[in-house]
Amino acid sequence: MQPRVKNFTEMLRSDYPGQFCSIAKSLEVVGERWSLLIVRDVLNGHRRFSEMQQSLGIARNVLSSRLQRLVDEDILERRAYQESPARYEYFLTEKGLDLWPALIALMHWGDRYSSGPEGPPRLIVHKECGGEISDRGICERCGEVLHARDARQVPGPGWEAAVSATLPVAGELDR
Amino acid sequence: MQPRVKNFTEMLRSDYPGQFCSIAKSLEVVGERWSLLIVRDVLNGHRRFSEMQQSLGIARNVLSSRLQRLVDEDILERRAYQESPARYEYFLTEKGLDLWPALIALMHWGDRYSSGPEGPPRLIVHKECGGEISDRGICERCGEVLHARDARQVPGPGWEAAVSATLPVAGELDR
DNA sequence: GTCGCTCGGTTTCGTCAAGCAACCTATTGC
DNA sequence: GCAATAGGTTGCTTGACGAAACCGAGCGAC
Repeated sequence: MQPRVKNFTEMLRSDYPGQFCSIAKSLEVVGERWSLLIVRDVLNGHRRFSEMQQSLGIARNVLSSRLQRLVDEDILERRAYQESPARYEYFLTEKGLDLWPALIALMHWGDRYSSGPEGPPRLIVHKECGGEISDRGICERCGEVLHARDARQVPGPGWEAAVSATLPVAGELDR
Repeated sequence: MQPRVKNFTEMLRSDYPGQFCSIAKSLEVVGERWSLLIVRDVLNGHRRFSEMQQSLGIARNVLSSRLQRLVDEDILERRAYQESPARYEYFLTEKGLDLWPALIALMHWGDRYSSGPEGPPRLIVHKECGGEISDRGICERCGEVLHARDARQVPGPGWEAAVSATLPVAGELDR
């Protein structure tokens, strides 16, 4: 008597059945392991499969399936930058860029509670005026409410405490 | 020839080894499935094990281990509200309350991209002036930058489209 | 007093997805 | 011909998730 459940198709997936809350809806899409880090990586200018794989240390099959999912959900867009052999780059859509405030909030939370005595490893600054950005994505110098394209990442005071790895210094967002 | 990895203690867990980014740090703590929804539930006034279990539809063992983890991480605090038999309630610590901006950002993202034609199922309003709250956690009426305690949840226009379940109408945050 | 119920879990067991490694295809460089 | 690179896919192992059963202290009804 094994069949305890009838429809496996809708069980045990990444969804949160019965939740009619937009947080749950969001997490169904970007709440899987690695998903938000992939979005962050693309924001930081990592656009290619192997770049992300190296930067994240994620298994290739998992990266592949996450990218597929993010493209299906219209968070990333896959574009060929050459043919034969086909090679691709991934870009954030508007929907993907709109995740920026959530990422900023999570980053500040991590900065506050998990970064070492040296301070945060990375800072986000306003491209225009160079001011630092608050947990709400607001420029602390000029007060503007910013969006993904208005910001740029720079190494923070805690940067030296890590590194050795492969990450570029300051990823610009081109799209 | 099984031992492909040496130290399982630090492999395959909920961490993201090699990432020196505060987003990764945050996700190590609250990125597990259900964790953020539990925090949201406590924010909404669900404080007891069985309340959360019913509201979330989560397996009891998983809820148990998540609560344990969140208490260990100092995001929740467990307090006995009676002895023999010991019964507990969970409250958010300051660290837990500080997750509010991230939750608000995720909620707005879900509202924008996943809610039905009726509109979002829930709204967050400023307790003092009743104004709606933006994706940055700023009151759209009075312009104040808010924190968890300043806000209150009310049913939104898309509320009717769901329900039937057990959730209370508007959870106040007491702590 | 014992039957059943509630609360807050823990235990058991089965399934599924994450992780690793090997393989594949097509092209370029030497 | 041989190796390297890019972007995956396939196969296998292991650990996390989910459902249901169990537990144990108290309480109310009979």
